[in-house]
Amino acid sequence: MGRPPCCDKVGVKKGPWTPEEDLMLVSYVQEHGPGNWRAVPTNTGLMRCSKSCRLRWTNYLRPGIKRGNFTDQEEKLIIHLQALLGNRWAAIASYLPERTDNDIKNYWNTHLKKKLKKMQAGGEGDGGDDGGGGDAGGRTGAGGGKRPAVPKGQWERRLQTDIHTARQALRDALSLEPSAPQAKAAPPPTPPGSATYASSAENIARLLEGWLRPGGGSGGKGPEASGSTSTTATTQQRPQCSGEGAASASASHSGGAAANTAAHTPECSTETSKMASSGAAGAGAAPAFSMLESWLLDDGMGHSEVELMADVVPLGDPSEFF
DNA sequence: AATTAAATCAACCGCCACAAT
DNA sequence: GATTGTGGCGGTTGATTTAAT
Repeated sequence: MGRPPCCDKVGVKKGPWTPEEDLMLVSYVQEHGPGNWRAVPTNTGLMRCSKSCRLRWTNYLRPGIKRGNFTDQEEKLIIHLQALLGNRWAAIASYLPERTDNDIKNYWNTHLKKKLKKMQAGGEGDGGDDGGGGDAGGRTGAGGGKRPAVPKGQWERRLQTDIHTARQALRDALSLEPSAPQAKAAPPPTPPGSATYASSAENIARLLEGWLRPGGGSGGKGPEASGSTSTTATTQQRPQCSGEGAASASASHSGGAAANTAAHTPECSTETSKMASSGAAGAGAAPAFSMLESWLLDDGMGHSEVELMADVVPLGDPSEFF
C-alpha cells in the first residue's frame, strides 16, 4: 500500500545544506536531542523534510564522526564484514563507531568493490564483490531490522554459526599481516593521525568559519570540503547518544528507551552503539578495535553462545545481523 | 591552458519494520 | 486485530572535484 511521502513535496527545500541550516539543526538537536525528527522542521523553521534533517544529522553533524581516509584496519574490517553480512551497512557501521553507514557504503562502492574485483581478476576468490558472502540480494537479509523469513530458532542457530564465522573473519581482518589475501592490493596504510574527527561544536565553528570567510560559505560543499580537510582538530570523542551535554537528553529520544542500555536500545543500536564503543573505550578507532580484539582473542570460549552474544552486543546488536 | 573522463561524496528516493492509535 | 505514521535502511543519483589527455 503506497504510503504518502514523509513530507509535503511543496515548499520543501532540497539539495546541499547551507551552513545556516546546519546551524539551525545543530542548535536544535543540542537543545532537544536527536529524535522526533518530524518536529524538527516545524520547530526550527527549516524548510527541510524530517528525513533530510535526520540524515544530515546522522551522516554529517552528529558528534564523533570520523571523516577522511579509511585506515588499513578499517578497510579490512569492512571487507570482511561485508563478506560476512552483505550490504548491511548499518550493521557494518556499528563495528566502526566513527563511520556512518553512508560513508562506509560510499567507500565500499567507490574503493573496495573495485579493489576486490581487481584482486579477483588477479586470481583471488574472496567471496564475490557485490553482496558477496552475506546476502547478495541486498535487502533480502534482515540487517538493521529486516528479518528473514526464517523461523526464530533457525536464525538463532544461524546467528551462532555466523558469530563463529565473524570471529574468524575479524581475526583475519585485524591481523595486519600481508599474508592476508587483501593485503596484496591494499594501499599504503593511512597514518593514524591523518583521520579527521568532527564534533558538532566543531562543526559549528567550522561552519561559521567557512561561512564568515569571504567566498567561503557557499552551500554545503564549500565549508564541508574545507572542513573535512581542515578539521585537524581530532577532538575528543563524545558519546553520541547520551554524551555531549545537550545531547544527553537524546538518550531517551526514541520513545523513552532506557538510556543506560544504550547498546541495546533500538535507536542506539546503530548510532549509540557506535558511540558506545568509542565513547566507553575512550577515543578513536583504536579502542573500538581493541575491544574487538579482546573479544576475538578471548578464545576461552567458555562462553555459551548466549554469553557470546551478550559480549557482542556492545559492539553492535547481533539482532541486526539477521 | 582547456577539455574530457573518472572518481568521490552528499543527498534523495522508495521500501520496510515497528510503534502508536 | 487493523490501520496509520515515523524512523531507519539500502540503493541510486546528481553535483562537484580531481586526474588525465
